[in-house]
Amino acid sequence: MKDIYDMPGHLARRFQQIAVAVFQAEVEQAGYDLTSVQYAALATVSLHKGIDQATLAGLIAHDRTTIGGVVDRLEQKGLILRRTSSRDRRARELDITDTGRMMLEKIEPYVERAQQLMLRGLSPGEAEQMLRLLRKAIAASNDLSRAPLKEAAAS
Amino acid sequence: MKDIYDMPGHLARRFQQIAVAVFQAEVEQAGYDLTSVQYAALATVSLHKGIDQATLAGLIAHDRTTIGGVVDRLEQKGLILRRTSSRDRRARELDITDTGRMMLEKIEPYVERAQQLMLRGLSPGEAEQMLRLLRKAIAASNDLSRAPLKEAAAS
DNA sequence: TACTGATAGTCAGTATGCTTGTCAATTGAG
DNA sequence: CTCAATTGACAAGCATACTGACTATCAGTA
Repeated sequence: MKDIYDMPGHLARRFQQIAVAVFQAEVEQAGYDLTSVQYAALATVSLHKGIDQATLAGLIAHDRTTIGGVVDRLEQKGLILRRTSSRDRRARELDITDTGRMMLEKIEPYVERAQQLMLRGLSPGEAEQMLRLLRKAIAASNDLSRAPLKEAAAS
Repeated sequence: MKDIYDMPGHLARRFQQIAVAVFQAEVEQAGYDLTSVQYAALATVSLHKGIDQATLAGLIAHDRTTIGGVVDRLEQKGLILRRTSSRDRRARELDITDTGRMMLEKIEPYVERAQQLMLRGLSPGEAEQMLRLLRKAIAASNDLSRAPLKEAAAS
């Protein structure tokens, strides 16, 4: 019986668990209430005006259904606007509000700090190395995920 | 604004997402229905006879409450037994059943394959390197997690 | 133009993963 | 020994993450 602690799957879960906790703690310390998923969604919406939910989901490699809920909460907090697209009435166009933009700016340094904190056990060289390998592993197995990353079509 | 795709937190989530999907697919292909968390719990129970839930949670670095639900499902599937401890009537002693042990054995090669599959983009040397760095990063930030790993007391 | 297939979003359902709060049992300080 | 603090488990609640099914809409075609 192989040891659980040596399995990549277990290490992946542990590292992600730490990443989420660190993110949450930093953002909370900044006096805000935003999860890492909500942050990723908000930041992506701010870079793509009028993006629809399905495209957003693809860009941050999330399930359509999950994003529905995330967008609900962001809308409820007044951080984004959601309206039916005029070109495609099935789709919802998303846009960041001024409140959302302001929050993104204020929160940014804390997000930065969280990213460094979760790598505090590694030297800069090691951190760089690990991120490179993670990116490589992810790219090679992107299609194995249930919600693979989908590059945005040239708009 | 820093790119989301370069953030360790984002990479951590993506890799974990892939790991879970690969695990699920392999186990399903084996004709079983067991999540990665359930597997970790079951394997750990099989190695620690009569372990209580809190210790189990600590060993696989999970929240106590989460493990309660996981144990519920394992019990419902007939894979483990749960009974009140005679030494500490607050605690529940867990033990694997014959069905559970058999399932663990049958499932093992598929779990192995899943672990390799999620690293398919890396050379053996790179994989080794990434796992080493992950372990190092996790060890250094274990206490930042909400559910840190707790070594079992010498029993 | 009517039909077909694909797509956007939602709903219902399952399983984590965490928080807070509660209860009962245990333990340790005095 | 007694009382307070701690601990194991559970309940309720929120936020991911996914599956499968369903509706509305759209786009291409016969």
